[in-house]
Amino acid sequence: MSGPDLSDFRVSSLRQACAHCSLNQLCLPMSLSEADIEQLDAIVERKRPLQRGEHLYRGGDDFQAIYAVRSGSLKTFTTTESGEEQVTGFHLPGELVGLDAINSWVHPCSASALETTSICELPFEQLEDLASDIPSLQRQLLRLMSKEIFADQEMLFAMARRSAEERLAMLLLSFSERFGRRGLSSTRFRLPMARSDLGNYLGLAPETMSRLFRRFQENGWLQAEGREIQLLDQPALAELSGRQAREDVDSKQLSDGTD
Amino acid sequence: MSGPDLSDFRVSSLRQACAHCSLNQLCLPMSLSEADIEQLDAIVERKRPLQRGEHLYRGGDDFQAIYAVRSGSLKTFTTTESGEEQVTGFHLPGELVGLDAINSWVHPCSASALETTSICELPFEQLEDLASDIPSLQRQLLRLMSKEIFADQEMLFAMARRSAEERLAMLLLSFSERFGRRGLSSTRFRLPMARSDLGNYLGLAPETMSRLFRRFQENGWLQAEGREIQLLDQPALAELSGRQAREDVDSKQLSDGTD
DNA sequence: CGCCTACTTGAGCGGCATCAATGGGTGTGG
DNA sequence: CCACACCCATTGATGCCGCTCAAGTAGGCG
Repeated sequence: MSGPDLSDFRVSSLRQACAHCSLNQLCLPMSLSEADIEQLDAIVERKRPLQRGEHLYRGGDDFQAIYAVRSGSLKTFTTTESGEEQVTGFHLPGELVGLDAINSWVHPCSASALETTSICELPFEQLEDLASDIPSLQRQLLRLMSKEIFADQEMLFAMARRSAEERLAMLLLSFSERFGRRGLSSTRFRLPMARSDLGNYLGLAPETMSRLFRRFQENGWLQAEGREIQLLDQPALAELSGRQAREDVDSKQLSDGTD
Repeated sequence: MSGPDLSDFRVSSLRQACAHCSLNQLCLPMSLSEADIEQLDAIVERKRPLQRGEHLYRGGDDFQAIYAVRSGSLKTFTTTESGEEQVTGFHLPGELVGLDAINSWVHPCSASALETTSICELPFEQLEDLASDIPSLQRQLLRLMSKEIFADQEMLFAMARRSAEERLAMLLLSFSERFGRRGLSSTRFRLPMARSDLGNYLGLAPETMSRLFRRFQENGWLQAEGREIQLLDQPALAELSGRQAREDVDSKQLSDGTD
């Protein structure tokens, strides 16, 4: 690939059609027919990549569109009057952001790039119109929102009942799974965010994060060098996180269709 | 008096049309035309009321429909393998439940009645079809889901950063507002759930709830007799909760001593 | 009346925040 | 090239909030 040339983005978007996007089975086009994907393509705007720290939108901005991460990563966060920041989520390629703004037509939180990040913009009113025409798109949109509700509730549970160790284990496995689904290694990855962001998201102090990582390494569960993470004992982490480890925990096949 | 006759419910549903429901401006019909409301009515099934403790659905059940509370109240909760319960929400008249099941077509949590509770059932596939035909219904559905995402994120923030006192203040004000919107008193109401449910939802032990209520009363913020609550100082609660109280806040004549 | 569940109150402790200090990495300017 | 600033990560010391354990009280219902 040649260097980024801003004037080329509209042209190149012809090639970056959803149909050819490696993420289309993770993203909104999932389970759409080719013809439908073309229609979706027509409303997608592919924007100039964001640099690390740049904002996609800020809390209080008018809501115009929802966004899909194409490459890189985002964090979303709210800021209180007193200036404290609460990270509400990390968003990897194939994931949508901005869904929380549909209700009020104002973004209740900010989104900023954790690294150089490409974004697909989906103007919401056009997306609504299209969803009326394409039942499977409407369904997919509802599914993704439902998924987010479910994920938030799992997170709530974690914050209410889980220890710091358990929360970190959950988060690591979440990243592991999300990297894995994209075909990357699920045991070796580079976290795009600072320890303090991770801690903030989990409701923990950065110092606590540091101690947790040390303890996890002492226990032989992972190897960490800065943001470079290698998971060494996923079953141990899975047990900590309260989830079932794959088939290791079998013996009791509760309701066989787990996930 | 005519006792409850189950065979009557279909008949009586003719009179319980959304168009005449006092909640229709809080619920799914909000901003629908009369004709559209009629169409919605046609798919709504009004079921036999649930008794206290009865389940509307259980975690693991197949997802068929989403539900609106018509009267009474529900709690939704997850249960872990080890039997611990996590309350994920309380649902008052006009509010929807079951949205978290759309993604997987399985209810990830259970819903049970906190008191005698009437429910409107909205078969999801029919609702989807209808939403394709009625753009404002689609929009309303997306809005309600978006609202839930936002609410969950606020809750996450509370769990991550707020003290027990602040969380309780938030919850009390949330109930206050939700009662108020239905035309009931926003300062005097009866909580339909046990302290332990409240505490569970907030990530706090029942003992802590007890101590909090005592402290709130000592501070003159409220009067509580069991589940009967009277809010005496909403501005103080609002300040605690981190929200802006109306315009009283800057001239804070409210705090006279305790800190 | 006894049982059960919900709620209250007290005593003690532990997990995690906070405060403080240090070291490493990276960008910037002399 | 080094000096400096700044951010991020780490580590130790200390303290507090809210959990846990334990006991007692009150209300609902057979």
